[in-house]
Amino acid sequence: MSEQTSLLLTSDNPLYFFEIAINRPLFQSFTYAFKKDIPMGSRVIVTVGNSTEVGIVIEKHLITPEVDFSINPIDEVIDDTPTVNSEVIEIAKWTSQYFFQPIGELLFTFLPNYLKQAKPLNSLYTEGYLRTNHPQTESLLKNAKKQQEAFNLLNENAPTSKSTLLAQGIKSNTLLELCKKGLIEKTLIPPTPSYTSESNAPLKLNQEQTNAVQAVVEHKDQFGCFLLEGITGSGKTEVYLHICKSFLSVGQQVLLLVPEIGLTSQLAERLESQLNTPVITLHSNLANKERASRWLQTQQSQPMVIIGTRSAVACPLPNLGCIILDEEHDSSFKQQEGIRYHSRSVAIKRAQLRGLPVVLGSATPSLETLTNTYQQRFQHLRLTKRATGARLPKTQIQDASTLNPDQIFTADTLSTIKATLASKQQVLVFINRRGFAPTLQCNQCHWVAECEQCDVALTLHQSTNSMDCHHCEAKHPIPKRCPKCNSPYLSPLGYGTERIEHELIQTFPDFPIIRMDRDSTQNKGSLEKIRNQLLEDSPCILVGTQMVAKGHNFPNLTLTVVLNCDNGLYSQDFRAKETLLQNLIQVGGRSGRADKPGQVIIQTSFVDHPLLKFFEQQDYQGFAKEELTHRKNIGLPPYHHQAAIRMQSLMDNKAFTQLMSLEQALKTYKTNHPGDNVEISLTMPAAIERKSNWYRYLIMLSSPDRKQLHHYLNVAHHFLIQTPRTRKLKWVIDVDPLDTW
DNA sequence: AGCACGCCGACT
DNA sequence: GTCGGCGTGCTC
Repeated sequence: MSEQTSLLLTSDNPLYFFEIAINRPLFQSFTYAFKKDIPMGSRVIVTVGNSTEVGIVIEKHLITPEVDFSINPIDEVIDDTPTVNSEVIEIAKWTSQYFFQPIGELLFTFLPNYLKQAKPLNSLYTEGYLRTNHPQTESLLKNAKKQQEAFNLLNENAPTSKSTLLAQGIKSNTLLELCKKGLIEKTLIPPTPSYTSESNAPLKLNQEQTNAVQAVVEHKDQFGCFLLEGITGSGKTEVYLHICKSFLSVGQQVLLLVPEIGLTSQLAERLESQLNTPVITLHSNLANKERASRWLQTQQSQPMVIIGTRSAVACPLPNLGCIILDEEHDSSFKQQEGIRYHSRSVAIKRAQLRGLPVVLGSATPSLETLTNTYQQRFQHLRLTKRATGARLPKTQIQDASTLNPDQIFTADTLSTIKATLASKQQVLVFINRRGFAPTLQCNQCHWVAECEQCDVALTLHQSTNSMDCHHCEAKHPIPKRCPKCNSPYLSPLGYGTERIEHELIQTFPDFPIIRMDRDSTQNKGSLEKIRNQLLEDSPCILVGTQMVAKGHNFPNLTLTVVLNCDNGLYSQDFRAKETLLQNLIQVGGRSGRADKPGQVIIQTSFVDHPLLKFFEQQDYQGFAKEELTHRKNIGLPPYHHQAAIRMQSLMDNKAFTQLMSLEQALKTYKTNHPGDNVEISLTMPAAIERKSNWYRYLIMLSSPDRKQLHHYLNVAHHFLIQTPRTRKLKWVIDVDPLDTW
């Protein structure tokens, strides 16, 4: 609609007017003028105040805008081709409005860092490429045999550099003529390397998998949401593969979104070797230029598969046919800091706007997604059979309430670990806490080492010999004596990965103990090293946090011991149980692949907790039904939609006072609209009230009616815009919040 | 977010 | 007298 030219004014000096989005926390775009038309999505340089900024054309004016300010000109158009297409702009606008995030900042989070700078795209490449850009040639090239030949050659190939064409006997003049006729053009986008693959053997699918693939493929060019629920080992990846294959075969592109795991390469290799198509992976480990260059390749319309994390949801892909979101329950699809948006919502919206199918895959779907299937908004595709033939893990709950403080494992657990190692198999000890011990306490006066800038205890780290705050960057030396009573008797309280590792070395000196957490995998390649060690299949014990559960696959790992999951059972966060069960099932799925049955032991002080019963029976659906009933009864998501208004200040009362007046304003508004069904909470402190010396508070809004909720958020937003963010006060609206802050 | 403007304290 | 502290407000 807005692709139309915005020719304005009269005669000799036509001017064109545009809305430009810039990378600043502003909720509007700015109006600028230019002497020539500029395509939507182009990068430009504009003067804002006293500085120049990179901006993106997000709208064209069809008539001269009537404004009460003078419109400045655009300084420069950076590239000769647009960076994003209209679809990306539309998605960015929707996301900006739905999540109450500034349009410019939001659009820029979708771009690779390299493109946020004012450097023109051609600085990425030393040489341009030529490609065809016109579908019909017959009439135009009837009498130009050489040109037709050159055109055909280019038409059959990806963008080709001039030197390659000259080497193939094409004359420079011929190309020049074709350019003049507008049949071919120069592009800065390099050709996607095409992979040759001999292993194109068709994959065998079982009936359930076939049905799933078919359901999605039948939805080609129509909007539809699918939940692909498949237990571990049921072959979700094979289904993805076949879906990709099908869309690729009709010349379309597939976007495959994955959580933030460093192991997308396995998936990419698998896709690459089985589909004869370029697979482009976009993740944060790539160097700036490399990432930008790969991202630019997604502007091409040839069939390809893009594997990417969160922000890849908005890469251009002119020929997109299907979106797949793997591990859809994973919270890393929601950006929790800075610009807050949820990739799943964006993916669904994009599919809706374009009319395509979107597939959400998980063994343990989020309760939001499950509810959508119950309410028939999503189609539920189930994979209930383990394609690999492996059995479900044996589960066992061990009572840890009778253990001494210095005992980690129950006698039963210990003997099971011993037996597993003796039969030359591997053991995983899962504890979701890094460091040596979560606290250091004085035996005499019970003083606890706390962070000076946050309301949390410091974690003791043995490897760095320091006490670290896990909420800010603070590191402190370990005191020799209690700073309060001068007692020399300070002891570590509780367990983290380091301490478990330490204890296991004493108990099992003959076996390698491998620790895998954020600290032990900081160096590049260390994760790969750990993986390779595990893949050697010799007996060992892996001690790890959350990160072991994600995407790793160790065939000889047959026993998993889960420690310290009790806080998930009785947490303030209403989603803690859901997340815990998802983690437990995912960790359990790590053990017992292939022909070896797996075993999972959970040590807990609450052996009768109902959640553990659901785990024992591997009954996620049963848990979901019960939990959903509970959530419905007390008005929690997914039945009520939530939004948090968060405010923080460096002075302890500023944010609180300001939020209180917003709370008042909202409640007054509600009193004047008695029919509204929106709940407004009191102004309350965040779960951790002080972090890095910022005092943090929030108001929670909730409503069964999303429209009404958004209406109230608009009211709140108007209020907030008038209270400017200063260096000492920050605020943000968090739609569909996932954390307690 | 940047950046300028503007209004109060300690200094060559 | 003025240099600079940061509180406030604006950016087409």
